Amino acid sequence: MEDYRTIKLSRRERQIMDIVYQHGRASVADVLKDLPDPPSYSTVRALLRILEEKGYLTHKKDGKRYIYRPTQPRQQAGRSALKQIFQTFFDKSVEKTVMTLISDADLSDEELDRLSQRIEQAKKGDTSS
Amino acid sequence: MEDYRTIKLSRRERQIMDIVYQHGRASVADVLKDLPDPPSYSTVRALLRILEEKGYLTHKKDGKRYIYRPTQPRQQAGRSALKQIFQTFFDKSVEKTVMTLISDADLSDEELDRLSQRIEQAKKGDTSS
DNA sequence: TTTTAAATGCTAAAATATTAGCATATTACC
DNA sequence: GGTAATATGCTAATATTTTAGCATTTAAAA
Repeated sequence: MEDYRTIKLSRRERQIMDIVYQHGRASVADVLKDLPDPPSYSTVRALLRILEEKGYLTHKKDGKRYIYRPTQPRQQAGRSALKQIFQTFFDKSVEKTVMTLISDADLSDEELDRLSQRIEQAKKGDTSS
Repeated sequence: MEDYRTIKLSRRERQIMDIVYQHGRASVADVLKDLPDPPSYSTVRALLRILEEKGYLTHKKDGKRYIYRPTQPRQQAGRSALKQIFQTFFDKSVEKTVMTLISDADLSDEELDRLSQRIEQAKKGDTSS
């Protein structure tokens, strides 16, 4: 599936999808609470319904209210989104992307160590896991 | 500056900004060529003009045509965009984000080595550069 | 210099997105 | 069961986005 963040969706739809992904699953109220320049409850419901019609979300009932979840798994959606960013801003360079991420995150030495170890383990010949 | 990809901009505007960032600078024709479901030349010009009015782009003349460039530096825009992705899909975990990036990129052992080394160098105590 | 090709300036129509309101249903509480 | 609170279903108005056309300018070519 292609990256919903860059193609198909309108501004509000995209904002809502991001919120649902961030939460994992979300009620109308959850979405409304996190939306910038929040519109009415009605509006949010309309958008959630549209996103469901378009196939990006599903809902189930929880008591009397709907809980929405993305149809595409988070990991998969994240992968597409990340790929898009890395192509657009980082010349498809993993190194540039990773270094930017690290420079913002202010990781501890321990975390950095752990990360570099995991990268070492990703090497093709590595069978130590 | 906040991330243009999630907030302010409409679908087409965002698509265009991405294209301009990918190219560094771009003419109307460049943008048109890369737009999905390409509209007319006229349409692209209108959108570029709007983006300039909103302050996201500037242009200069090159011969008789305009060349557009982002006002916000690429590095900075990329940083915001990346941060957004990493918050939305990866629980603000640098490790998760990096591992996803790596698993898609199919790097050589040499590239992985180099990457882990650069991460080591990012450690606080490191003065070896 | 004249002509031609290819660009921009400006405007407005058409399509889509965004919004909220009123009616109805469902659950919780007394 | 009756009532209140809180959901959803559906519809339509409004705002914004997206689109392209025609007039004009600019640079290149003949």
